[in-house]
Amino acid sequence: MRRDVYQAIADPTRRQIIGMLVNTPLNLKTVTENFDVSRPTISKHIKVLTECGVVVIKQQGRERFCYANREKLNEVKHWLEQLDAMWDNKLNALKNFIENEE
Amino acid sequence: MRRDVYQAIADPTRRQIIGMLVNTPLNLKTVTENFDVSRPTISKHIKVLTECGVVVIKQQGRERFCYANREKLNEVKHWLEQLDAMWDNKLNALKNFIENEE
DNA sequence: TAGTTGTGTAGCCAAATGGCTACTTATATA
DNA sequence: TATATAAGTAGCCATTTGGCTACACAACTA
Repeated sequence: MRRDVYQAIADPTRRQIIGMLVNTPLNLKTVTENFDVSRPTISKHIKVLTECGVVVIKQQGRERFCYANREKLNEVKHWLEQLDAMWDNKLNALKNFIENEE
Repeated sequence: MRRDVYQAIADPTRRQIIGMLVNTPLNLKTVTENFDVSRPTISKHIKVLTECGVVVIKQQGRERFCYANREKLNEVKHWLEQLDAMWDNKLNALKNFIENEE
């Protein structure tokens, strides 16, 4: 199955998890307490997030603390920036064309 | 079913379609020619993209031209920017804390 | 008018997704 | 040491997804 950042952030629960982890690292228990779904389900979501590197886990005793990984989300940011650049290029070309017409 | 920008860009084919349409509007036929999948499948992808507003369609005779909608993608951008802001706040708080310790 | 072309849609399929319960295991704690 | 807690995992389920073929139809074109 596909395991990339885009697919990871496609699910609203996972986006919320990421948002929580940006503020502070949390163990699975605490993450689960913030949602209405079962712990195994959150566990699965975390797995998706770790498998694509958006979340990193640090074991501490029996607890596993989840950290959000800023770098991985930049992949999405870069894609959006590339699109923006293409858009701007197109607009500039149009602008130049119009200016040369004058 | 969920129909939002995040879900729309989760599929690599759809991301490619968006990339193509940023350069120039295309009809379904032409979009299809750039991929190895059948036309109905591309048709479905376009449907997903239009249903969440990432792509807009203009009928011209029997052809339907697809335009990428920059605005809709900004939703993703804004989410990423919010995360970045949270991250930066956290780092600044840490920096201030350390400086006050000196 | 007849054929060609661009597109929608129905109906099918296999695989992925998101959810659950039940069970296991390892680590803390009383 | 016995109990409580944090977490993984197996196995099940319904729904969604991404793909296909086959058919229908409106709009160009010869």
